[in-house]
Amino acid sequence: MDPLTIYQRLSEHFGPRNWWPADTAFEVMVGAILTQNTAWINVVKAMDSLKAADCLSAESIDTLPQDTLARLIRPSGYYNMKAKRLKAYCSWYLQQGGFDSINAMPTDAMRETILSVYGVGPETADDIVLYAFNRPVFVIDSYTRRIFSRLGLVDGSKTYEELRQYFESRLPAEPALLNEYHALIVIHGKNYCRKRPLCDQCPLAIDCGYFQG
DNA sequence: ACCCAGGGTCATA
DNA sequence: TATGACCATGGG
Repeated sequence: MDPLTIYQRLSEHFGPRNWWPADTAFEVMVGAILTQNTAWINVVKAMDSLKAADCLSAESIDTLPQDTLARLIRPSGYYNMKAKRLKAYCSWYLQQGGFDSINAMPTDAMRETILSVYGVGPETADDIVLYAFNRPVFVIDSYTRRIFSRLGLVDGSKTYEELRQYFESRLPAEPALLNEYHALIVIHGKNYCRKRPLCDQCPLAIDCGYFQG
């Protein structure tokens, strides 16, 4: 079974996912950092808090004291660390000249530059490259490792880059498809890999091994 | 009460 | 290169 077939199976089962859940490209970037190892419901609370304080902009976050920012994003967890990361990202973002300047870069250069920002690792960088800049990169997350290693298609212990190459070399470089694919992997993980050792209704008909790690 | 979520950095060997 | 400690709230 190849990655494209699995994509089609998930797509038929779940339908369009309309990712990323955000109103603007900048909100995608903030959300990508806030959701690191964190349930999305808590990220929504932190984002609402930022909006209510009228602080959901690169200029505000860059200007705000770290402690003040930390209090605003408290519900998302790791708030001291994430306040530092958000400020590092927004400082970099403004220094680059904002969305249009970054968007003028080729995808590979864009990815490397974003990856060099403090607090942005490979998954967060690819979330931003794909969902904020609509470039064709495949996002690897823990669900991806678990599902595809359980299917026997990859060694889940391989590096992020090795896994990314595996998928990108087997899928069309279409942002719309890669956008949908990652969203489908996440909804599949949420719906079928939690709470049940055996995923009875799983559209992939596999035991994702959730309780085995 | 326990587990973990749409990860990443840093120190250590 | 590869583990391990650490970060921290909130839902199931």
